[in-house]
This record gives sequence, C-alpha cells and structure tokens, in this order.
Amino acid sequence: MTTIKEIAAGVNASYSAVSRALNGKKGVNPELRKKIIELAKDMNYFPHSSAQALVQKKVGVIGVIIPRTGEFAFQNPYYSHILMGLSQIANAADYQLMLSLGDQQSYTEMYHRRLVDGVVIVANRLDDPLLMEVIHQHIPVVAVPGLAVGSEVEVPSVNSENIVSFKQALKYLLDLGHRRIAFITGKENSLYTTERGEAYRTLFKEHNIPINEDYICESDFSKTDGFRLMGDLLDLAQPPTAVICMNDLVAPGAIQQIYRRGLKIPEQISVIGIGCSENFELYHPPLTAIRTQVQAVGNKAAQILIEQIETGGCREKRVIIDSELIVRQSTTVPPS
Amino acid sequence: MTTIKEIAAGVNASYSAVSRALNGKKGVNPELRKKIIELAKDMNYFPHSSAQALVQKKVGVIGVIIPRTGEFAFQNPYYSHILMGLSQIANAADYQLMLSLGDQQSYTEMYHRRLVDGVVIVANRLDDPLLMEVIHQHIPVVAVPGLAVGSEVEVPSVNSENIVSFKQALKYLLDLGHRRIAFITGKENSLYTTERGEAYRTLFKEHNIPINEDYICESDFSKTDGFRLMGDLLDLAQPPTAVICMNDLVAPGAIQQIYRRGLKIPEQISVIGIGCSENFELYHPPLTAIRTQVQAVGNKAAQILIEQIETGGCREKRVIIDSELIVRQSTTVPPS
DNA sequence: ATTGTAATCGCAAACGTTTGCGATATAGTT
DNA sequence: AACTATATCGCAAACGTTTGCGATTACAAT
Repeated sequence: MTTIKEIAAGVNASYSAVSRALNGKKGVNPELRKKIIELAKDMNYFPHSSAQALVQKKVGVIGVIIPRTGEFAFQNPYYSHILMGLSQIANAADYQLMLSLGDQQSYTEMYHRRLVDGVVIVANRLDDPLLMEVIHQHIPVVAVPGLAVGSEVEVPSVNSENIVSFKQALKYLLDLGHRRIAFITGKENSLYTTERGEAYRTLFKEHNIPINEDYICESDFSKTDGFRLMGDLLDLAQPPTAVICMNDLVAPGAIQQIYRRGLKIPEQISVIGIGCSENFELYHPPLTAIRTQVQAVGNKAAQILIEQIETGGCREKRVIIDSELIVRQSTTVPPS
Repeated sequence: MTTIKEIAAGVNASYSAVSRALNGKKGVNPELRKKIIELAKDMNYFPHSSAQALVQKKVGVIGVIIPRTGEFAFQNPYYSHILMGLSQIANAADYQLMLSLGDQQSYTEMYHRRLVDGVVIVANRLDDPLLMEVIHQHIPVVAVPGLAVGSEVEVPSVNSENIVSFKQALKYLLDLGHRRIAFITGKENSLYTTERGEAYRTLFKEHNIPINEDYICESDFSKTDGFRLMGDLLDLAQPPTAVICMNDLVAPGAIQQIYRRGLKIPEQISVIGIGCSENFELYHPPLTAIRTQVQAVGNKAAQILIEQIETGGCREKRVIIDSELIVRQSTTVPPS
C-alpha cells in the first residue's frame, strides 16, 4: 500500500504538493508535478477511498436496494435491466454500485453509516416500509417505480409508462373483436398493478363493456404464478379469448400452460406480453408485447440521484419513460 | 450526522469509552455503558464506515465483478443466482456487495483503492484478462467458475459440477437409443464449454461412436444464439434426434426454434437443458435437465472469499458443487 | 531600493474512528 | 496499613487524505 507520504518522500515535497499534483489542482510547479505523477505511477499508487471519503464527505457509492418480496424476485429480468442502466450512468460519473438484496438492509442505515451517498430503491410495493422511512429524512433517493400519483409522500421517481400503452394494447384487442380479455396482473399494492388495473377498468367503462372480475387475477410476478393462474383462467366456464401478461416471467408461464392444454396461440387464444425482454420475437409464436424500456429507467434514475447528491436538488420529480406496443403474431381475432 | 464525540459530550465521557461501549468491549462501567447505548440510539448514531475502515484497515465490502462479454451477459439467470448466493453469506457476515458490471472496472484498482476487501470474479472466459491480473498480486479473490484444471495459475474457485452430470445426461440419451446427439455449447474459451465438450468427446469415444462435428455448435450463451443454432442443426441433411442445451437461455431459444419448425418435443426431437432455472417443470413439455446449483456456488464463493479476507488463508482451493440430471418429459426414444 | 503581485510550497488541522498505554480508583488479600 | 490485582477511564496517536492559510520566493513595476 503506497501512500501519498511515500511519494512525497520520494520527490522531497510535502503531502499537499503531491495531493494537489495528483488531483490536477494548481499551485504546483509543472516539473515537480510531472515527477510526482510519474512516481505515483511507478509506485502503483491509488488513493485510499476511505481517507478521501472522510475529508470529502462523500464516498462515491450509490446504493441499490432490491427488497426481496418473494423468494426469487431478483430473478426477474426487470432487475438486471435496472442494474445495467444504473451501472452505465454511475460508472460514467465515477460512482460505484452497492447492491443490497433482501430485506434486512435498511437503506437509512446504509446512508447513515456513510456507506453510500444516496440510494435508489427498487420497490414494487407502494407501501414498502423501506420507502416509507424516507418521509422524515432528506436523503438523496430515487424510487423505481415510485409511489402512486397523489400519494401524500413525494419522492423522486422514475417509471416506465404504464397507462397509455396498456390502454393501447387493450384497445387493439377490442378492435380485433375480443371481449373476454383477461389480465394476469401483479400484487395488489404494486404501482404497475394499480396503474394498469385502473387503465383496464376505465377503458372498459368507456366502452361500456361489463367487467368480469374473474378475468383480473393477481400474480406474485412469477412464472410459476403465471402458469397457475392461466390454468385457472382456462378452467372458467367462459375462458378468455385473450390474455395480457404482467411481465417477463408471467408471460412464459401462461404460455406454457396454454400449450400444456393443447391450445393454439393465437388461433384459440391471443396473448400479449409486457416487459423489457429482447426475446419477444423468439417466442412461439413471436409475442405481441408492450416493450418497456427498463434500462432507460435505470439510466434516468442514476442521473437523477447523482444530481441530488451533487447539487442537493432535483429538477425532475417524476420521470416516465415511454413504452410501446409492438404487434407480432401472438394476437388475432377471437375464435368464433 | 451524529458522531462519537457528541455522544461522549452527552454523557461526560471520553471518545474511547463510547467506542468501547458501543463495540461491546470491556473496560467500561456497566451503567455508563447503558447510558451510552441509550443515548446513541436516541441520537440515531451510526458509525462512519470510512472512519472505521481507515483504522481497521478493512472496509467490509466485497466486490463482485461481472465482465460484460456480450451486450447483455448479465441477463443470464446464472448471474442473479450467483448474486443471491453471495448476498446471503456476505450479509450474514456483515459484508456489503459492490457490483461492477462491464469491463471498465479493474478489480485490481477496486482493491488498491480499498473500495473492497476482496473480489469475486464471475468470469466465463478462461483467459479473462481481469482474471490474469491476479497472478502477480496476492489479493483475496475467488473465481467463478475458475480456470481449467492444470492451468498454470492457481486461483481459488468454485464451480458447479460439469462433467459427471453431463456424461450422465449423454449416457441417458445413448441408452434411449439416440446416436445423433447435438450439443449447443458456449463460447470456446469458457470452462463450461471446455469441460462439457471434453466429456462429450471422451464418452463418445468410450462408446466407439463417431463424432459428427456438425452436432457441436458454439453459442454465445444467448437465447438468440440458441434459436439460430437450433435452426442450423435442423437444416442439416441428418438433423440430430436429441439436443443438449448449454444454459438457461440457449434452451428456450432452441425450443422456440423447434416449435417454429412445427416439430414435436420429445416425439421428433429430445431436448435436455442445463441450468439453475426453477422453472424447468413449467416448460412445454417439462424439461429434462441438469440442474446446477448456482446459488450454492455463490454461497461457497462468498464463504471462501471471507475466509481469505479474515484469515489470510484459504483451505479449499477448488470447490465443486453437485449437479444432477432430472428426467422429465422432453426426452424419449428417437423417432424411427 | 521599495512595493506589489503572483506563483509555489509546507504546516497543520480536520474528517470520525479505534486502541495501546498509562493513570486513577476500587476492592481484596495479607 | 501496605500491597496487589483488577476494573475503569482518558490521552493521544494513528489511519490516509484534502485544504485553508500563511510563509517563502521570484519577478516585474514603480
């Protein structure tokens, strides 16, 4: 471990000269600076980040908290996309990512211990206790996907667009002639569930179509649950002619159930997916889906958080990243 | 930010008394200790980790480096399982996880800057340059999956069992009567590719079956490539009657290609997967697969790394976690 | 020769901990 | 009463940086 002192001794200068030289600050003779920089490289010097953090009051780390709701929530490609997105921006701004899986870690504690300069909370529950802690503290934080609009607490958040694109998908199915449209949604208190559920209900009301509550079923976001619930749907006396699946896990689960029953997609049932998967066109058949740009969500979240850390403020309180419906071959007119 | 000094002032004691009390060390009067602990809680005190790191010469963070080989290598559930496994053990031992995606971060730099106490490198390339850096330094490190046996460099590593289970799967297919057995493998310089490829060749030689090189095709581990290569295989004049897929991404890609061609599994082609997915039984049909216990790999890797950090040594140089073949319904006798 | 200006440089404090060591106090033993 | 053993406690150094401030120097302008 070579320190700044050793370099100082090596060139017969003071610590401060070395520090200034290495940090590109003025006040050090050009040729001394050159000698310092060379020696530092020769001695394989790296600044001790803890020492820096102590005096700079900043560690250069942002925490990423992913609460473990089910056993394997982290399995969801949603999370890897978020992480990729965060990583890109954070690294470019010289921040590291500290990952906290599971529920044991309080982000408040991470911040108070100065392990991190700020935190992005990937919380899918609207009433997430971790998220609620934020109210009485003012800690740099950004929530993904954030709280519902009109919620009493105000937290900067980034989210993919849920409502317009979902209505677009529904409308597309209605236009094809579908009326028995199922929606395998997520857990009750998730923002996605709330927003899309409302979109479903308002659109049906706008079109004066009665809502069959049997067609809206709550999953735990998992493939297993997609499989199970699709089974329930197909067991109904009047099974749906189309189904929209909440995310990248529910869709393959549901599709596998459909094939298990020996049904054909889209001839006997139309399927629409939602998610960030790059592989929808590889599905059998290629899957009509709402493409959410989760990586872009991660990008934006990192950007907003870093802005908070460095300026103390935050211009954008609630950012929404576009989603779009891409029609492929898993949807067609309902069977007659 | 409440510091130890403020607490000391609050109870009219010295910093050292507070420190000792809070760290459960002896040498402080029980009732003073009680007062200190109470006040610390009241004042919402948390130790400043950088200050601790400076004096303890340890930051309590382990780095996880996941080199970005393709654009989205991180998509692979392999990585989330590793992370879950690492997280479990690390958190239990009061370590945090620092995640470095992409190739820009040198783990050597992470260590030299004292951002981390040690590093686990998730490298799938045997000649990974990051992994090679380790040779001349002695830094606490563990590689997943590690280098080939007999490699000149010796790095502690953890891996899932590749050879025995793969031979078992092959033998199972041979016993069913298959001779045209394809293997969609990974990239050339990956340990998995190497070990399983060798297993394939030796077993075929042992059984005096000529090896058709067309049946062994290298993927980039992605679903897209699984899809593409399965297409190539089915285009052969003598297409295989069975195929083994490298990982959790290649298998669904290949299966989707098979369905795209209108073929039936397993009647027309048998499929075996390999991976850590919990969802093999949800596949259509339920997928015969080698189940690798990647989360357990992560557990072990964390344990070994922490042992290195804390004791300086490492008893287990190369750990292998069992894999097992689970026969489900995607395999049967070859079509006549 | 004097003053002014600017650049270079080092001292020392500060960041918030932990910890060895010596000082003091208390209790116990003879 | 004298001594020992033990427990409690604070001082101050140490960890490796950064940085404000004052000191020094050089050089030009007066």
